Parts: sequence; structure tokens; C-alpha cells
Amino acid sequence: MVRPNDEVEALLQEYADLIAITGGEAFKARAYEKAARAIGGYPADVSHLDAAGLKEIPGVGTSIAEKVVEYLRTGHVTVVDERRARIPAGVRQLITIPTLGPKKAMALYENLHISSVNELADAITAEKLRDLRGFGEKTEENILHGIALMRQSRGRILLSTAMEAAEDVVAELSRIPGCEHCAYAGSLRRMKETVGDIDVLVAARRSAPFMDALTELPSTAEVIVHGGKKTSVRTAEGVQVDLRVVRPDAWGAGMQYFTGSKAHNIRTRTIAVHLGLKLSEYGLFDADGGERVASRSEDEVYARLGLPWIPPTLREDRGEIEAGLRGELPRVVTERDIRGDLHTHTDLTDGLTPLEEMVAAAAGRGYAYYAVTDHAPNLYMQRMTDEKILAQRERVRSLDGRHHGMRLLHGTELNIGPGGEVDWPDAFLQGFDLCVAAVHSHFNVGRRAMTRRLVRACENPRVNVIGHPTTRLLGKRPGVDADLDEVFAACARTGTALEINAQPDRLDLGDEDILRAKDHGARFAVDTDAHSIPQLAYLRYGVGTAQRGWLTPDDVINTWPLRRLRRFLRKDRTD
DNA sequence: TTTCAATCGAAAATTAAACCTGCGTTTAA
Repeated sequence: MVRPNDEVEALLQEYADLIAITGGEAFKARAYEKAARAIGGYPADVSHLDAAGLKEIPGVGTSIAEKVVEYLRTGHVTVVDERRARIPAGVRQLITIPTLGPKKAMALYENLHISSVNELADAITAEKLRDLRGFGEKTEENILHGIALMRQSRGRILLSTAMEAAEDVVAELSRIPGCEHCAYAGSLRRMKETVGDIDVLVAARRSAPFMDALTELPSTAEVIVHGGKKTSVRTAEGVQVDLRVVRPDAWGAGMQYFTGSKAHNIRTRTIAVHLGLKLSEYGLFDADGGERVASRSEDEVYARLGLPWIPPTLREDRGEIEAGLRGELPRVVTERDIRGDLHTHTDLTDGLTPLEEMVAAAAGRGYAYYAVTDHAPNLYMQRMTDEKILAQRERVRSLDGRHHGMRLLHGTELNIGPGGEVDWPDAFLQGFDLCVAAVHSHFNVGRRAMTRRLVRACENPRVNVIGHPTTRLLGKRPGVDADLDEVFAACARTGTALEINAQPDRLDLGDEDILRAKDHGARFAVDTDAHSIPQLAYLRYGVGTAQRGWLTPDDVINTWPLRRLRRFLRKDRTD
């Protein structure tokens, strides 16, 4: 479901960008940015609020509340439209390129009339940029690098974006009479970190009502194809949705086929051939007589192939077929197995929500324990002090166990400095129940230095979790260059967990690295790094990624009972 | 533009690295 809050957040962020590009009103831009974030992270639905209710949200005053009301009522905000008319959308696109901010984007537009990423790439090739004041060779290089990364991920969208759009479509289509099943399939069901397009499958006798309904959904911006077998549309956010309607008795075969992956399906089809069968999206058939032997459910199809049902997150032909044939498929970790979140923030640093509210929301999710891990002083922008974190500890202790017995852990997110050092001296760190440590800057220290840096952090007896280990940002920044095998081995050796950060633009570690780390015997923590209440629900993306890495509950420390977790957090120390 | 404290107006999130240019601007965490 695309939350109205997210829509408003996007609108205010766009306005903030436009103000920043036009220049001269830095505080105004910052105010809109802050309000955008606050609304995105606000737990209640803003579309149910009036101006007075909106002003309750911190960072939202008279002026912004008015604009939000205008947007919710009319779908437009006059002043935003005015700015849009002055600055082409392509110029705003430019500032999504890393190292290219609002000032440079405006300079490019004013001096060279560049208003799209493609035009920018051409201008660099034509060596037009270097004559511009403030631009040089290195800037050109950085911009080109940013554009290349962008193009690599072009057309692919974040898992969370796809999931929200897909759940919307599935909910709408499920309501139509005659719908026996409706679900999304494809790489989305396999929980890949990015998704090309969304495949939705319906089981029904007649296809037309569903095909028509898809083209008429409010979220549909453009109809690409519209037929009886397949309909494709594009949503306002540019996501392509493909819909197929299958006969109810072919539901299982359809889901199996459209879930993929291609490599997995090649294997299942080969197995079918060896058994004298033929597998297609319509069912599993006898190769000779042509009669259908299985198709109603995935379970039935897999069973007839001599396989157990295989979780979609494993269907990548990475050994799941062999494991299934041997009866040794892993019992992958699920959201229900997670007993607590070990990396979260509050408004003491860059979170949006006060401690008490985050804790109450966590308890509402049924957690047995929950860690609060605000930033430490070395991330200067957060202005953390010893006094502040100790005062927070008192508040955490007083809330401990107050929500149906949920236990609270007081932690912190340390910054791993260029040489692997962290914020506080050992004596001070001793006071925390757990420490997450992560790299936040100095990404280009070189492979050897980066490896040493991460290994040193693991060797710190107070560091329990390496947060977002590669620090990648999907489509924006590659992971750091380090010998990850060495880091994973150090994690296993020292009893330091690797985080699977569930923020949709991170999903860090990613599936392939998880598989390698597991081989080294490392443990993992699936955490949300939540900065607001809605972000606590990102957990599902972290769990999906963990499944893609074949992790079982035993591999994931925050599925463990608190006693076992505490033992792990001691890292064999005796104090 | 918001917030806070005062009733109109001032202050607001810091630091460092990178880059371009020759000391200052831009970006990003």
C-alpha cells in the first residue's frame, strides 16, 4: 500500500530540492526536508488529519500544514507547480547523481542548458564541462561514474517500492468477484533486492474483468498492452505491472512458472523430462499421453517431481534442487522467528520518534527484547555526549519490562574510524548491553586498509555487530572495497555478528555475501536500523534477504532466547 | 520555514574531505 504519508513526503522533498536548486533559501529547503522526513516517519495516516492535526507533527508549522491540506484536497500544491514550471524535472534528476548537488545542477542548467542525465553525459563527452567555473577533470570523472551506476540499475526498483505497489494491486484484484487466488510472483516473490517488473497472477475462470480492472486502477498511469492473456501497465511511479489470469486448476503450475527464477525452472523442467513428464505454466503433464498429473498447487507440482515445496527465496539454482532431492532443504528463518530488533534509533540522534513511542511500537510487534542504539559522538552531526547517552540509559532501564515483559537493551551505533577505532574508550563501552559498529565515512582508504579496519572493529571486545558491513547504497554507491572473506573469518573467530540491515536501499549484507559469510561460520543479526515507527516493518526485507542467504534461525542471533543472546554478546569476556 | 521566546525577530546541524583554484565552494555523513 502506498501510504499517503509517503506521497506527501515525496512531494515535500521535491519542493525542498527545487528550493535548493533555485538557491538562496537554504533554511527553507532544510525546513521542508525535515518536515518531509517527519511526515514519512509519522505513524498515523496524514490524510485523516486536518491542519491542526498536521501541526502536531514536529517540524510542521502553519505554512507546511496548509500546503499538505491543499495537496490532500486537490492533488496539487500551487507553489510547487510554479517551481516545477521554472526548473525542468530533468534538472532535479541531476542531483540524484552522487557528488552532484543542487549548486552544480543549477550551474549546468543555466550555463549549458543541461536538463537531463543523457544531456549531461553528452556534454562531458564533448568536453564542455571543463570550461565551466567550479568544474574540472575530477568532477567530470565522478559524474560519469555516478551516471554509470545509475544506468546499471536503470529500470530496476527497490524491493520495498515494488512490494508496496504489488500489494496494492493484489488487494484491488482480490476484491473482484470470481477471483479464486491472487498473488504476486517473479523476482518480487523471491525477494530480490531490486525488481525489474511486478508479475501478478490471478486464478479465475474469466480473465477479462481482471484485465480491465488493472487498466482502470487509480495507480495506473499508462497501459502498455491489454489483452486476454496478458495485460501490462505502468504505475505513476514508473513501475511496470504484468498481469496474467490462469485457470484455477493451473494455479500452482502458474505460480511455479512465474516465480522463477529462470535457472530454477530450467532445473525443474529437466527433472520433469527425466521422469517422462513435461512441465509448463499450464501444469505438469505426461509426456506421452499428455494428461495432466499435477497443477493445482505448487506443493503438488514439486511433490510429483520428487521435491519438497521450495521457498521462493531459495529458487535461484544455488543448490536448492540438490538439497531438496536429498531432503536437506534448510528451515529458513522467518519473520516469526525474530524475537527482537538490535539496531534502532530515537530522536536523541537522527531518529524521528521519542524512545517511549519506539519502545511501545516494538512491543506491539510482539518482540521479546529490543535494543536502542543511537549514534555515538564521532558522527559529529548527531551531537551525542556522554551525559545524553547516560540519561537515555536511565530512561531505557525504567521502561525495561514495562510492555508485556519486553526486555530492553541499551546499546549504541559506534562509528568505525579510518583505522578501525571506535568512539568511546573501553571503560565507557562496558556500560552498554551491546554495540553495533559501522563505517560511515572514508570509504576509499584502499582494500588493505579497509580490510584491516573492519577486522580491527571485529577484534574489539565490545563490538558485537558490524552494521551495514559493505555500506552500499543500491543504485547509488557500491560497497566498500575490502577482502570480505577475511572480515567474515574475523567475525566467526571473534564472535561478532554481521548485520543484515533491512533498510530497503541497503539490504546489507546482500544474499551472495551472506552465503560466503555463513561458510566461514559467522553469525548474523537481521536489524531494521529503524529511524521511525513505520520503519520497524522493514524487517520483512531483511528476513527475505537472510532467506536468500540460506540462513536458519540458529544462524541469526536475534531469533535466540535472551539468555543465549546475552552469552553471545559477552564475546567470551569474563567481566 | 519553524521554533522559541516574546509579542517581533533571531537562530537554526557539524565537520572534513574533495575539488577547483590559489582560498573558497560543494558535498556528504
